[in-house]
Amino acid sequence: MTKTRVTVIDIAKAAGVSKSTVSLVLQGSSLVNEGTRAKVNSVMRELGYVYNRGAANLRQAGAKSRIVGVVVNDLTNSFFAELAVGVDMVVQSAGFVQFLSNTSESIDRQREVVASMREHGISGLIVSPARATDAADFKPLVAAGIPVVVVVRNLPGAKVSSVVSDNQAGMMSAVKHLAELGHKSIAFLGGFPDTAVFDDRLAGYRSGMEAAGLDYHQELVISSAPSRAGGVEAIGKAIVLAGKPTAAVCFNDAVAFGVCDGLRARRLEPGSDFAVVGFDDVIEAQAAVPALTTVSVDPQGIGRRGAQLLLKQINAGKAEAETVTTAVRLVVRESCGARRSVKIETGL
Amino acid sequence: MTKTRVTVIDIAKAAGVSKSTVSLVLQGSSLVNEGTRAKVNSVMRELGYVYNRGAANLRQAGAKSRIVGVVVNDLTNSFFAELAVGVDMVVQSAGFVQFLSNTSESIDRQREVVASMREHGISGLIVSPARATDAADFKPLVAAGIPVVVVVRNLPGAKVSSVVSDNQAGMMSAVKHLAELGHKSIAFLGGFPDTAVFDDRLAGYRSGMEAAGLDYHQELVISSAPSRAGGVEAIGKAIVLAGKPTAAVCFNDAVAFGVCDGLRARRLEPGSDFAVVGFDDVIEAQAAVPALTTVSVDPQGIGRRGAQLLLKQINAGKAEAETVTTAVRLVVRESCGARRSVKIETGL
DNA sequence: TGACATATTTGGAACGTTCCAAATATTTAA
DNA sequence: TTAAATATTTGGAACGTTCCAAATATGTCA
Repeated sequence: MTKTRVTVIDIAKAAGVSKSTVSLVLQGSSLVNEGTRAKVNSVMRELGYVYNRGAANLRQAGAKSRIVGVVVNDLTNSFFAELAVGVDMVVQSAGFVQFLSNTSESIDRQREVVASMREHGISGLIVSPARATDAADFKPLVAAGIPVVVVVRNLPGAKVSSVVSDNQAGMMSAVKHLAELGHKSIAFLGGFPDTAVFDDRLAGYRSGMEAAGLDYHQELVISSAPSRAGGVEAIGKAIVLAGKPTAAVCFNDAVAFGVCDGLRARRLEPGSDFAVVGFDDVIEAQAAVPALTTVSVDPQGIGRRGAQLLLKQINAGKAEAETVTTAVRLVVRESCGARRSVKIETGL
Repeated sequence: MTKTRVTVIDIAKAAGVSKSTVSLVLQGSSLVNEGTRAKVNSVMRELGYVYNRGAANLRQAGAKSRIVGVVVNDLTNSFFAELAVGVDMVVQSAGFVQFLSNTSESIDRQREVVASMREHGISGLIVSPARATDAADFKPLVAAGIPVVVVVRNLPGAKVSSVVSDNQAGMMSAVKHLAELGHKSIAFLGGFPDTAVFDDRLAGYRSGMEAAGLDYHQELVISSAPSRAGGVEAIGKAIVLAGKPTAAVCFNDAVAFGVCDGLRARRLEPGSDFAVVGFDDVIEAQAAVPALTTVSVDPQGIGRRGAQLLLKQINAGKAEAETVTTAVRLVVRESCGARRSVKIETGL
């Protein structure tokens, strides 16, 4: 129950050296004599010294706080939890600590959280922006020389680095797969058209159709909320179309699940009667019935990539905006009708 | 690209007042004249002032950093992500910010992370300890007057507050349910016996058996890793027992899934041929086939409760150790054989 | 041995805030 | 009009660190 903090001065006094020497030891400087270092270290342990980073940052003109801020839009979505874990991996091995916050898609909350992180002097920020985030929101940060890396959703117009998965290639491979299974009329279901991710995935769909020699029909693109409910809604509209789609690529897995629900409600069995492909490969995709064919993106990988990029910029002291796309791959399971046999995947 | 930071002094100069007045405004003091306040605030906005919490903490003898540290042992487990979200809810509405880190069950990592948080001057800590955490590890924190709340796994011997789910009652209700379905020989499968949670759940099993008028047999308790693989292993041992169990309560849902796998490998159908009950109610439990009967604990609730407790202690300035158990409830689905009809649960 | 180089240590002076005691304005009461 | 009360503002002096320039110790060479 020590009332007062133990400071470098206390250590210095106890070790019979000056505070400057203690500071040198703290920073692992090679200037200090080996014996002195040992002595100081042992005294520090003895007195239970705790480094005061606040004081240090104060002197060091900021920038060196060794905190990386991470802001995600939905922590309950395991996709983002994985992403945070990926960030943590590289960030921690570089001696930084992660400061994770969740915005729950609230722009106001995002503003608060970012402001708070700034007050605490983060060295850099990794953010998966909340929906409808204004690209200008991060201007002050970069103006202050704090590197920002946007992940998952890119922010067109913002002059910051970003790491996004290769949405276009992923959607192309999904369409290609369905075309190879013989489908001619393939719908694109779900998602809000005002997001960059939607644009990318839709573009992938178009190129995929083209590559497969299939016509692109505007009416086969049906947007909806990117949720299970949205999926139900979208398939409801799709099924009555003149174009008679027999398969659908979905904006994400949630939509795909909703599409499956909607099909069953109409006595159609996903997989055999209608092919469904999702996007993201959330954990539930594997366990679902039928197991969902989907485009697997590697959230941990995105996190790691983003963190590397950020650290590079922090170290360089210069934030050169850079864009990285990470590879994705199609995971074929049952919902596309390609195989129906394997019931239980071995649990690793 | 301002090179130098904007400080209170800059604001003071520009607003024609003293730095003390600016400080007063910053703290929302009622001493300052309304007109002056407005003036200062507008100048702050104008110059893009950013509060330097480090400097403030330095003066304020620590304690008031308004950061709450949250340490979890496995962020990829959605249980803990939910918990963190629960903490965030109450913590943020109290004007604190959350500082979340993940230990991945590594004790060393936990030590690092906690040390780092301490350096950054957290006001309090919420921790779900890594396996085999030494109760003494948090002694220095509480000695320094930093409130600590342990969640999910309690730490017997540590003089800190804790919030755990009612493991005992949960397991009792699971056993009771199985007994009511007519099972006489019920096994307890999975989990490492060296953890407090295991002890609690096992105790619940014993009381449940007793309450149902069934005998407790040591051999029906089979421990294993608390994972899917551990479940496979445990059911393998259970099935050949003299006691011929016809049902099992499992340490957690992961074990329960493994038990289902193991049963199927022996051409036994979980639910009809052998009843299985899990614990935790992870998201997959509902979507699994058969849907898992399990004891639902509310991770967000635990998070919220823990945060409330912590804030109370922070505000009181006094860390009275207190233990809270949160209620759990049995969710009956298919894997216990109680009902087999409903195939698709409506997706909310 | 002296003169120089090299290795180690060291007192201040910052950094940006809050707190305190005291100064100054303004209002109220007589 | 003045004294007393109240409302507002204000200069330092901290807080615990790092940095700098300079001091001291130690070693080397002739």
